[in-house]
Amino acid sequence: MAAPPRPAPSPPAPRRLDTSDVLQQIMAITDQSLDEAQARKHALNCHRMKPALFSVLCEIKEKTVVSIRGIQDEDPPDAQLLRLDNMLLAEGVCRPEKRGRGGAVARAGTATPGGCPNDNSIEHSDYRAKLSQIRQIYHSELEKYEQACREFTMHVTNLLQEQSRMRPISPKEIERVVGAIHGKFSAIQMQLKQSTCEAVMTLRSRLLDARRKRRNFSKQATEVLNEYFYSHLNNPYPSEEAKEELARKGGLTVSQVSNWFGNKRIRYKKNMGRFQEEATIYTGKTAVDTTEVGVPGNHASCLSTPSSGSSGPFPLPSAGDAFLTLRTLASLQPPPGGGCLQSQAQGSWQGATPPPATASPAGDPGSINSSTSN
DNA sequence: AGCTATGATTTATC
DNA sequence: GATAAATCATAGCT
Repeated sequence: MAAPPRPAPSPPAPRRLDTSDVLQQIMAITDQSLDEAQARKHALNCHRMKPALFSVLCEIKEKTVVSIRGIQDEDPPDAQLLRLDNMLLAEGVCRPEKRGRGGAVARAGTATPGGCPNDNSIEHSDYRAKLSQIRQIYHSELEKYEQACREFTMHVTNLLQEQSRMRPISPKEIERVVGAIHGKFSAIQMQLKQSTCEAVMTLRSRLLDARRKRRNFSKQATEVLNEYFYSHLNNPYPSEEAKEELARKGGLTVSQVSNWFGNKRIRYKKNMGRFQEEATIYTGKTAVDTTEVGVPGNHASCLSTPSSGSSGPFPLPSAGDAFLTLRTLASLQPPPGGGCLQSQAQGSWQGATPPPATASPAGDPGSINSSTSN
């Protein structure tokens, strides 16, 4: 009750009434057809009082703008965004050239080009595949956001320009609004970047967990390695080049080759008996095809020869214990017929004295005449 | 499930 | 930094 019907025009109407009135009008407006609105706009535009009104608005605006300006001038450097950018760059998720804005790129100089972190252990094809999947999603999402941002900006700009015919809107203001829009969109982008980073981190940690997962080498790889090992039994320390060659042939990494030789030496030494059969196989093989993976200067040396067994610098083929005897003998006295320095050589590596590292086996004492072997 | 073989990692040594 | 030796962790076989 209460609400008396609106009285005459002039006297100030009660506030409550005013609001509901305005609401009513708004509702009415929403009901209006577009054409109608357009027509009204046009009418307003052509109103004779318009220019005068406009200039008043401009004046008012002039004053308010000053007060607004003070507030809006800060420019957050946004360290976090920078961090994310750098990380994505380092992980190879974003390519340097692609960065449009933000100087993030500049200091990412150290990032590995492929994005793949250092070691060969990590360059897993699986990892790469998943990473590129992430990259793809990231870029397509980013592109989508950018597109949306462009569209929205354009829309708002048009709108403001359109409105500027009715009310004073300075280019500066438009610029500010556009800036605000970009700000919002970059917040969204930041989220995207963040989740991308998380995805990469998860991927990496999974990969590291899987590091210990062992997969047996392929038959071919094992063969290549064994061939070398048994054909250099007197000095099974491949040089760096030889390791690389072996790695290439076996489809392994150099560190895998190193691991393999480390394991092989120690296990062979610990239990030669167990390797007899294997030794026979490979020495027999290598005796025939002296293919040699080895270093240039390196001769398959003694190894190839012993096939026959006996001379065997080592435990080679047959007799397991015979080997021991041989070895003992060798250490006690110079071998007859100069045949076997080799044994000595072996003794040395088996005796746990690491050879002077890379020194190519070429120098192996055994080789001297070994070849003579028989 | 238990066992062995084997690739990878860690630690100590030179 | 390369290696020996010990150890870990899993593949693959029974």
